[in-house]
Amino acid sequence: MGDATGLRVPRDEPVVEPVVPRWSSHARPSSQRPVPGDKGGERVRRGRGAAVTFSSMVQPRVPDKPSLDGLEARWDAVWEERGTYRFDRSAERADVFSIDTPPPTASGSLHVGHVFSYTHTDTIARYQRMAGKAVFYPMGWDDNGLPTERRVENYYGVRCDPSVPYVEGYTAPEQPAKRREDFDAISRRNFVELCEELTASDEKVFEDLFRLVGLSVDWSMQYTTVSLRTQRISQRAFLRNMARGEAYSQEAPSLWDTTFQTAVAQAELEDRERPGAYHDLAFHRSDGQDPVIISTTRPELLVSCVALVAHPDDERYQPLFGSTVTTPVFGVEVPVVAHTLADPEKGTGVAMICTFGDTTDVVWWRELQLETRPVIGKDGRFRRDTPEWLTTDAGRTAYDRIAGKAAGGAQIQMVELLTESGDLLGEPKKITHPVKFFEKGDKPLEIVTTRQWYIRNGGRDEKLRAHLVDRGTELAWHPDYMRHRYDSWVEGLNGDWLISRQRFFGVPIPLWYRLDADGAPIHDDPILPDESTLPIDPQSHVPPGFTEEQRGEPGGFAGDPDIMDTWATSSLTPQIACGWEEDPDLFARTFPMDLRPQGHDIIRTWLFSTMVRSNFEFDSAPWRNAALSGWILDPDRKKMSKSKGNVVVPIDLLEQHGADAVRYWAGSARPGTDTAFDPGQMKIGRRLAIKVLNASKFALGLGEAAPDPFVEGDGPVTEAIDRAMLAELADLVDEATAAFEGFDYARALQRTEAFFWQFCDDHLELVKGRAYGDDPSAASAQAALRTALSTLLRLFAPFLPYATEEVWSWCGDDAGRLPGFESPSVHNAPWPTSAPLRTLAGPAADDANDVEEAVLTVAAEVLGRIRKAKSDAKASMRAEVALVTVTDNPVRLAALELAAGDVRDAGKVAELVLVEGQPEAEMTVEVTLAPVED
RNA sequence: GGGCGUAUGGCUCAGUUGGUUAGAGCGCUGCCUUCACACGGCAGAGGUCACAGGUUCGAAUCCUGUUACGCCCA
Repeated sequence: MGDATGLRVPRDEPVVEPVVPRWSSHARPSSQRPVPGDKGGERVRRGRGAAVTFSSMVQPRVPDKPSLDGLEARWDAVWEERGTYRFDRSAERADVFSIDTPPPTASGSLHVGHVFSYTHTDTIARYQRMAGKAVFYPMGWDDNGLPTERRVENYYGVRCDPSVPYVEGYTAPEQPAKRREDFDAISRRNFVELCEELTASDEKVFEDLFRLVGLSVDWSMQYTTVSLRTQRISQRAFLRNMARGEAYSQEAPSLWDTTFQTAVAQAELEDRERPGAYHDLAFHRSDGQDPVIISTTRPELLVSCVALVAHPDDERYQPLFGSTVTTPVFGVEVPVVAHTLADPEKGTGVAMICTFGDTTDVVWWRELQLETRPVIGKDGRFRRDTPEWLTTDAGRTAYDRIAGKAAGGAQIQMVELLTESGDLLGEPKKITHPVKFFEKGDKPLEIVTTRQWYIRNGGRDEKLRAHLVDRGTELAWHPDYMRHRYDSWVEGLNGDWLISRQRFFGVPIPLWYRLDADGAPIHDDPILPDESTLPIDPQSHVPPGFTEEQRGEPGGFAGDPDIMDTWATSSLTPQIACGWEEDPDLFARTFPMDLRPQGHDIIRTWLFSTMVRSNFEFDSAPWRNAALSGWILDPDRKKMSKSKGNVVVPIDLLEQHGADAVRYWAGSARPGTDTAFDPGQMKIGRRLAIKVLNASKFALGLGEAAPDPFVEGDGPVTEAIDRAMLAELADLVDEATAAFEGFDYARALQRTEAFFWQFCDDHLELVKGRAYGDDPSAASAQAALRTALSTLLRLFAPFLPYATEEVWSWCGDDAGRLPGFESPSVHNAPWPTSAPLRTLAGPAADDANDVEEAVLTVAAEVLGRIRKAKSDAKASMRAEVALVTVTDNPVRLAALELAAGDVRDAGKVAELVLVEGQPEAEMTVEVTLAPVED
């Protein structure tokens, strides 16, 4: 291929190789994966009474002063070296979780919104990996198309002019010119080379940032949307669409951006409020009766008027239907017609139809079979020659004044002409109204008749439209209400999908046309390349049976000059990522994909177009789940965008707060919800990550070595309060798991975090004194703490991958690891399950046992009262307490009694007295502080 | 114009099928330099759950309507 395409890509993405993770903690199928308590036959079994025998030879290595600083660089390197996130492509489809990662536009800059939404996906990926799935999580870069062209133009100060010859070793101007008109005009090939140069460096910057964020992407699987492999897939898919009649070309009015000189699709439109004015124009009736008055915001288009239209039920105009009127100034006779799209409330209720002023004109023109009188060309200017339908001298003279003008200039002239003729009634009435723009453009769109390629999307076919709506119901939407956006978009389509673009950097339309004797292309019967020769560039490659000399010659051939729109290729990301027709084995293991994560703003473009392609090619939806992320809003609740100047650069955030903290902020946002940018939330995340380090240091630093809680028979967790904590932990595990199964990462995080703080404030404080000892009650505390730690680290791992991995690394090395921390990486450790925890918790987990269930709650309550008493007395929490008297009902007193020692230790209480009170009465706690000795 | 979402202490948000006295963090106030943690801990103040009706023994939660904001579609 090489240079011949003119679209060289210096690097194709590496072929995906079967890599088995060096540290593979998951035996497949997943039902065989290790769980806490299931140690097989490898571990020594210990029976009753042996719990205090500290058997583990592995000592945790806990740093004196744990810190978050530098964790990112260290662990990113280790994960890469170990292949922690490598996809196990020996996994069967049922054991795979495949993610259709959004390829970010490589030509943009990454902002906090990227970090936000990609983190959401990453938490899901990490959960699924720990839950035993082989996670297929590639990364793509969208470097194809107009956004890249724009960035290259502005970055280097160049513009592409296909007529300019190629310059070997071209270097861009040192200082880009200020004005676009002064940009250096360079050949298509030089331009494409600059595109490749810049995207390559942009993509490296992106990768580094995403690595810093801690995305568990398999970085050995990257793709780009302009690589030769992607071009091959894109062209193949297009040819298949053609073969089945799903793609077709047509000479038709289409939306046209005059700045970029290209057609655009309905999905790329946006309405912008612009000032305008209603001009009332008088059309004269053939029978000499009163003129018909119409209101228009575009009087300059009068010359292209082909009819007047009113609503069929509008009694004012019913007598006129079927008659003709004459246009002012130009004197062209046009019919008055009826159509339901005419709005009786708008203006005078009758409108002029011009070919073409807007998309409604196109509908009227098509449905009423009106004449075509195009006047605006691709450059946005009125045609220079006098239109043939102008037959009066006055009309032809008048046209001379608008010929060659852009819309604005033409309007000024037209208003003068109308004023001169007396057909402009009154002063124009200023209004503000929505005008259609290309979302990336700066000037209003015009409608220009050109030959373009389309892919059917139901916009002109109700059956197909209904079918695609049905496809939407096959997806699980997260959150569910996002499905309405899909439905309303599909139901509102009014034309097929226009995919050809008159641009330079992208996937070429892989076709040639025969030229007739006059050298004009014959579009009805294009010449197709053989699939085996893809990708091709018809501008460079010669079709079968022709020679290069015949290019452009009468009787010869010409290549299709257009490229496909970016979406025409990015609608194939499942095909590209999974290796459609490139790697059938991989494809069978990964497609249809499990998850499409994306922003809710591109449901109408990316999600829908991907659905269309998959529907045609595979007769199925491309994924099972769609997860929609919200936007990042600035503190004023405005969408962050470059034009508003309120963008925050993510690298600064990551350096300031640390990756885990930024991830915590992202993970706190409910799926689909727009979220205010909030550094405060990152500070909380950082505090949480530090707390995880410190609490872990405590839990792991106790005694010589804690016993393995997961042994046959009665384990070492003997104390009721420890069992109660484990029972609550089991509930947490169930909740977090259910939340993740529903893609609600935020809920999983919130619950885990709430438990963790409670755990630190109450349970840790209550058992601290006991845990320092070396008797069976100490062993109970130590075993329970280790179990809780192992569980909590795994629950936090999707959100705080660095802090949790750091702690996990304290728990052993290649030579051996602590029980409960067997996997070398927390990120390959099995997701916790509640059953082993309930087994350890024993009767405390049984709701029928009120006393044991209440132990932790009651003990924490009493400890809280003691703290409050000390706080009220402005005393230290270490202050001695002479006497605590608790009055409560018998059940709660019994519970408290089970934790009496811990409560006394934690509160520095000399004497704890329990008094039975009324069964319905609330707990009272009297605290008498010991006298302070000087 | 049609649709979707949101509305809870100064701020950011939880509140799972209706069920005691509506929770958390930030901020604020006070106290504590404690042997996991001062990049900390403990405690405290602070809310007519947007508004108006309705269903119910009981409503932040369900129903109807209204308002405000945001978004999608036409």
